[in-house]
Amino acid sequence: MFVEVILPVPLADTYTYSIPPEMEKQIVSGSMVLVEFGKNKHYSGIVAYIHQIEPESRFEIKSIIAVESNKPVLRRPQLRFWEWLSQYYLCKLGEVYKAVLPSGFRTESSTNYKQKKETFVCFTGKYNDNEQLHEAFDLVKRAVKQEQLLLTYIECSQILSSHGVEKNIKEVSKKELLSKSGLNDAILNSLIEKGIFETYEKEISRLGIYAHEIQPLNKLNPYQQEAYTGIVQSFREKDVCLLHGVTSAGKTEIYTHLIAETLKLNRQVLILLPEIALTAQITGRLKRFFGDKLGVYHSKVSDNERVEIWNNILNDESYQVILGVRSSIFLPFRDLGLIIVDEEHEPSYKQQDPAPRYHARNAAIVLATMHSAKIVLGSATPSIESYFNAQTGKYGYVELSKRFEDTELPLITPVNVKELRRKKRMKSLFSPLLIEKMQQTLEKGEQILLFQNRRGFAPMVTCNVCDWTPKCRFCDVSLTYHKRYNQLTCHYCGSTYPLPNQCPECGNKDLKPQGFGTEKVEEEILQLFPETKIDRMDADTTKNKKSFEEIISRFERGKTQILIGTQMISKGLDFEKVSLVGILNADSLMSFPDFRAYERAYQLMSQVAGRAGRRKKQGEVVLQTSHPEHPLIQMVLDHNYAGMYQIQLEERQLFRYPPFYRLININLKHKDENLLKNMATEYANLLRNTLGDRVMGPDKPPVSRIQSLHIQKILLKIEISASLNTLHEILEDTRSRMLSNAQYKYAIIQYDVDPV
DNA sequence: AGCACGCCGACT
DNA sequence: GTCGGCGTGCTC
Repeated sequence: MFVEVILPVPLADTYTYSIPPEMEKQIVSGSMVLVEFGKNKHYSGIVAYIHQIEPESRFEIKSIIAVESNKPVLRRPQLRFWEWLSQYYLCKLGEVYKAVLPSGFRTESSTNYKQKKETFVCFTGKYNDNEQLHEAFDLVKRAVKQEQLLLTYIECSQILSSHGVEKNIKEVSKKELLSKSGLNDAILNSLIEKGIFETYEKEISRLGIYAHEIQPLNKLNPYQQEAYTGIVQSFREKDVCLLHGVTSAGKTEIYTHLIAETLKLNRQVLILLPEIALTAQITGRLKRFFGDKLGVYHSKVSDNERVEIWNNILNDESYQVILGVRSSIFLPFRDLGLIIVDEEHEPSYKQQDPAPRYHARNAAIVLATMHSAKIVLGSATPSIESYFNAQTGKYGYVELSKRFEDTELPLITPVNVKELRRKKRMKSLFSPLLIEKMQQTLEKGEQILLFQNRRGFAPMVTCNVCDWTPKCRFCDVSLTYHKRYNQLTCHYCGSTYPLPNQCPECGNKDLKPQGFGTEKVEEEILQLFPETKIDRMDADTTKNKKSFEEIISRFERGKTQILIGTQMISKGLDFEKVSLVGILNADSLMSFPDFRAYERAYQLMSQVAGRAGRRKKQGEVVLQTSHPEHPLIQMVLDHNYAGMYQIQLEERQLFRYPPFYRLININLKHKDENLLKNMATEYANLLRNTLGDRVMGPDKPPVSRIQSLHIQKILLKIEISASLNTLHEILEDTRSRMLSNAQYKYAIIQYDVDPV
């Protein structure tokens, strides 16, 4: 008997091992097995399938060392999902395996996962009835604190109200007992020495339990009700439904009703959110309705907790609803009935590095099909792709155009900063109108959000004599200046450099920061409004786990009046008292060299603007730009999504982009720039032999060197109707032909299917 | 991708 | 003398 095993190694999809006869009965598809790979290397692998075909390979077939879990750690449909994922996104099963399983499962002999233990306190056998209890009190008569501790224990354990029936006694943890009594270890220890108490250890779950009462669902308002009915109706014919709902229209309410209906059928629900939107706010709201049925899965969940969540679902314990980020599509669901992808337009649903470079929204649609589940895509600013699918009837479409409590959409006022600068009326980053509005807002005791899509103090430093700018030693990018640490940082690889005190090229001592980031905004606000409490939220201030929640919480409680942030503040946060939003530099959003730049810019600006004005009050937005006449700006002002879509769609068709064509990027990396360039040209030509003008490039990407590796890009534009199998054969054939050239054997070749 | 093996430079 | 730098090769 042989077995195909998935290992966390990106060479082949599976590796063949033989099964020792004594293990034959224990091994099934999905089992975890320990194997040796190479000399001295041991891996936990997953059994894909068992067969009897003696492989004719150049490798010596080794045998399985041990079965680590005879109960499968995956369900069968999951393996099918992995296979689809690795085929569609052109990666190896081992890469999926690495991305999917919490590493607690993966390390040798599963020893990495540690069950959490807690110490509990109880009476020794002697003190089980009332009479003996009196004896215990006698023993502590002269020790006030010991007596107190005893009383606290009796209270916590509810031993008296349980009429001495042992199984009704509540277990009391040492932690609970000491904190409730306000006493310390020493006192407990004396009671243990007197033989009254004893302690024992117990394995406990890391997954907290929900201690509050479950609330009934909120009633839907008429618009929400209409949208809800619309979704249910569209599900009769179609599996996917796009819910296009303006910001703060109460999409979450609609979701909760759909979830509840699915749970009634004993089917599971997956709610996907972009990482940053997964705040305590949303978690808390859903916990209120679903309590212990709700599990939460995001990047800040520890690895041990991941294992527990995984097992909880695998063993059909409590979780029926999972609220999670993109990787939660891989959890071992038994029977999904509904998947909700909220903020479906968010680019963070696409995994960039490492492989598998999958798109969680698109993969979720495939997953839903495998489970015969329905799927809702929700957004105030849908992706062009999803809106197209809705327009062409592939997806159902439901619009929710009224905001909660009929609040009007925010009033957006454009400010021409180019003209103001010419007239010398700009106070550095702020237009007079923005300053005036900010003043008024603060006087009314309301809050302000300022949006600047760049962190740091200045994007770069330039010598004003010779134009020299500092660059990263490993990556081909200008460094960003951070004033707080007085240093330069590379935002690609994270390396830092001291700020040179003179220009290394010409010796000039005047190195000027150019442009501006969030840190600069913060500094200027402090000067303009010295009395005001402000906070800044970007990748720099939210590095440690807690700070993100803390900044949000301070702002929610009104401890801060102004919050400055990057796009982090645009997603899924509801703040009651924000009445003014400032977009400091709209132009920087529109100037990305990317076919999605305008779509993104529209989405970002609408989303940030949507943070202004809640609860019956129209909010205000000041939009600073050098091109107020630009059609895209006009569409943002008019909340004209459909107009933006129409123009973008025409461009996409004209220039062969999605949704009309499927894009695949082939990234080539090598240390030697010239060799790489030759290779890329050869590679593209070879592809052109079969794929013709579907092959674009090779090109040097905007950032053409990362961590000492040069990069060249080949872009493929493939008709949506083309056969993927044929394409993949062509790609793999070309790849192996290129790699067989000894010159190129150290090149890295990566595929990125449907890049964002 | 990892990891071991092997061949050269700067140190206790 | 040897510690450790990273180029090269191998993995069912």
